[in-house]
Amino acid sequence: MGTPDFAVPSLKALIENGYEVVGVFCQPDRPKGRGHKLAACPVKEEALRAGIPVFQPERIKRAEGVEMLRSCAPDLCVTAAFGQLLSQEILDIPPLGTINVHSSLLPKHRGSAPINWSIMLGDEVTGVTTMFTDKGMDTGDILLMRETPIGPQENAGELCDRLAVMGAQLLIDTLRALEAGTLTRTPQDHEASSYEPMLSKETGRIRFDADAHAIDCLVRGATPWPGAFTTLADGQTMKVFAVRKVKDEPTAQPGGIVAADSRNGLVVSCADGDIELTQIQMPGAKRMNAKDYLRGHTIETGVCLGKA
RNA sequence: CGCGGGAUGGAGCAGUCUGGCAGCUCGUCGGGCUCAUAACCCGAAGGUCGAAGGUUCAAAUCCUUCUCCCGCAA
Repeated sequence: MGTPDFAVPSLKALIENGYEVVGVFCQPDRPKGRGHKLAACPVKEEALRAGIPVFQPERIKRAEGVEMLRSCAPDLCVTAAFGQLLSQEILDIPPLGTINVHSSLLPKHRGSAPINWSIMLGDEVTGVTTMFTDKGMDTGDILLMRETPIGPQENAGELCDRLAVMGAQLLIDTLRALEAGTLTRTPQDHEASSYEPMLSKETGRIRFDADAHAIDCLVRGATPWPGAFTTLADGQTMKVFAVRKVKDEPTAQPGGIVAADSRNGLVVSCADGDIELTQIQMPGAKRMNAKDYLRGHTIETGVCLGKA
């Protein structure tokens, strides 16, 4: 059970390591993209390629979904970013239980967007965890865990790609240990847990009264989705994909534009200095270096970002 | 048929409405100035105006079709 890109390496790993995948569950196709076309999620595409039956119940907890799962008669369920909570009734179906691949070091960063939040909150280390799923939100017993440092320039998309591969390997290790009878389960320290909500567009709004490091973390954690952004004086939304601190003392008010030309780039003040917004995107335009944008456009200096 | 923007020298854009010399800022190359420079001055190269068809004396510009890119919304 899984839906987005993160789950694809795990599915592939199961297939390549000889596990019999009797069925794949993912979210129903949603209208996507510019047309209004229904688009299959990455997991569905991979499953179809491999010739595995695909099930897309609107709510797996409902009778219809439960029946679908029963009909597969799985020995074990594996989940990775499925996108739906499982009921006890669902969890009771596979005799060996349900194993989840989660992209954080549990019990930190429970919830649906651990990769983004780990970067946005400034973590220097993250990782993947396998766990037995229970009824709570990422509260089940921990099986295996693997750490990895977060690169100082790494954004959420890049980290997601890495963790997806690590998670797939950890999943296989977990299954091998399960087969060998060497798998141990460790209850989570619920006192030490943290939970963050789903991401929304607003999550990516840049606050220039924060310090440069916090803004950098927000930008990297929100890239490529939901995207960090601010607003220009005329109300236009400007997405920001990368920033760089260029000065340790703020020149202007937080959000004040210090420079905006193709030589100096787009420089804005924040709480503890000036930062250059190096990679931006304007509505209707593509993502580009701020200096490139400024060759053909002007942004008024002196005004503040994020006030419109 | 969800709404909308776009494709023009290497980069970013104007020009399209109202058809009439291919422009701007920057970069590149050459020269000059300077103790020096990312500054300044002079000069040069570099374009099938996304593709195809149509209208016209004449199309980047008007009409038709197509391809690709992107914002919103989901």
